Amino acid sequence: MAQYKSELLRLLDERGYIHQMTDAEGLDALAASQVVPGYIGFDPTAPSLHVGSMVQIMMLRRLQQTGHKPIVVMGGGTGRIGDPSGKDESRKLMTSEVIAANVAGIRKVFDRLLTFGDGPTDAVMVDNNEWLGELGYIDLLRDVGPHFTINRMLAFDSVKLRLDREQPLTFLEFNYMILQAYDFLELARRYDCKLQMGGSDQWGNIVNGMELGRRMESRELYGLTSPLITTADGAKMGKSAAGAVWLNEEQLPAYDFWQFWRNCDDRDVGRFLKLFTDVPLDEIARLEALEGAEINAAKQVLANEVTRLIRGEDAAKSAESTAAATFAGGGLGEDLPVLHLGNEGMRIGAALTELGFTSSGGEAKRKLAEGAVRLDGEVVSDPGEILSLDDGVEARLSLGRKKHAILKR
RNA sequence: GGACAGGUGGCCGAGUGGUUAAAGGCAGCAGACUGUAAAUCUGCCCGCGCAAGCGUACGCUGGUUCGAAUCCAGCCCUGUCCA
Repeated sequence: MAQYKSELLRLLDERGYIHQMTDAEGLDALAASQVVPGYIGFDPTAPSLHVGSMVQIMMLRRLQQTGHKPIVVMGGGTGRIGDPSGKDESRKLMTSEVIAANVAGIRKVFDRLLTFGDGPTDAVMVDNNEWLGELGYIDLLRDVGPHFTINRMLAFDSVKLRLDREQPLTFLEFNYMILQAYDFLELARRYDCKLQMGGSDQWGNIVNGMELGRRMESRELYGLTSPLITTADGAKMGKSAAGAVWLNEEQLPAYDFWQFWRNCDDRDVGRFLKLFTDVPLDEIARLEALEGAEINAAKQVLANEVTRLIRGEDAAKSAESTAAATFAGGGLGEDLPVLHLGNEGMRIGAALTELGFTSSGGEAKRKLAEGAVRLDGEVVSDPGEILSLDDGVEARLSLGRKKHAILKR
């Protein structure tokens, strides 16, 4: 492992953020001698980012922690086209209104993790629609672009010929790439941005941006990618029982967010502590050395610290005490979801589905038959059971060992 | 524009006229075992209904048939190759 001179690369290296760099020595020297403005782009495809983007977010935080300037680029312009490099089925085009709303939602998490302002190392957030929109090009792409596939375009003789001769393919065929490359150039112009970071899947795009900067304006730009973070059993990170693990409270309650981290695989604890918290490395070394049931203590630290960063101190405390009351005490924690049964009471299957524990009445019935449903700890298996409570009385409805809710009248 | 191949449940992928709500795998959920972990074993896995039962479903629209995911026609979409 290389010995870096700059605090930035040392930190990124020892905490596991580095996958590839374009010019490690050059970047190291630069970061050791001046404030480096660096950016990462985020596509506003949803009103919140999820844990899959957390490595990138934390990289920006590390950048600022080591005295550099983070630039958050919202892909308002590129988002109107959609990144074709993701394997996902081509995304539906979003309207400008939806994109604007998503940008506003995504912004919240950055306000917690970065310090914004006008100072030299203060973070800034920009929307690439600011410059891409003015190109007057996007509307054209949106109207015409969806009707052509790259695959087909590659099959055209004129294109194939150029590929075979190893001549560069530029412009119209690869619009997204071009616009993203243009981002880097524009940021270099506006903020003297020197560095683009991103996931390892963005390597190609990052290199394109560097090339563009060098060719058009002889700028020396750098790229750095993070490894794709998977869980120990090989799955892409970010899915939980309820689906994607969103960073915003509106998409996922803090208690569930906390539980996601609390339930991580033993083997992931140390890695996640390094990547997603500010816990000092020697403390992490101590925590990840714990074995057997003791490692649960480390998972609690992980859950607390990540939740504190992303959701705030109060949310973390509250989630922790709810978990303690629910699991250790077998009682009720205040963060558990609450379901009001109403005066008439509610059929148990309907209650389970209402809470989102089961996705349909049929599934609720199956779970009842399997003996997975408990009311105040007692197994309930009768699908005809009607839940009803008096005023001021609370009961606990559970599905399995992990899903619990408070019932009230 | 032409030739060929293909579009099946969250994903992959069988199935070429009836016993097919549709094999198998993955993912997911639950039970056992545990440490709110992993691994393993077991069960479940379209919707509505307390239930009897009903309703939807194999790209879309029509047709043939007692009966279609399976046959026919048109259309849409995807891929491969050719212009």
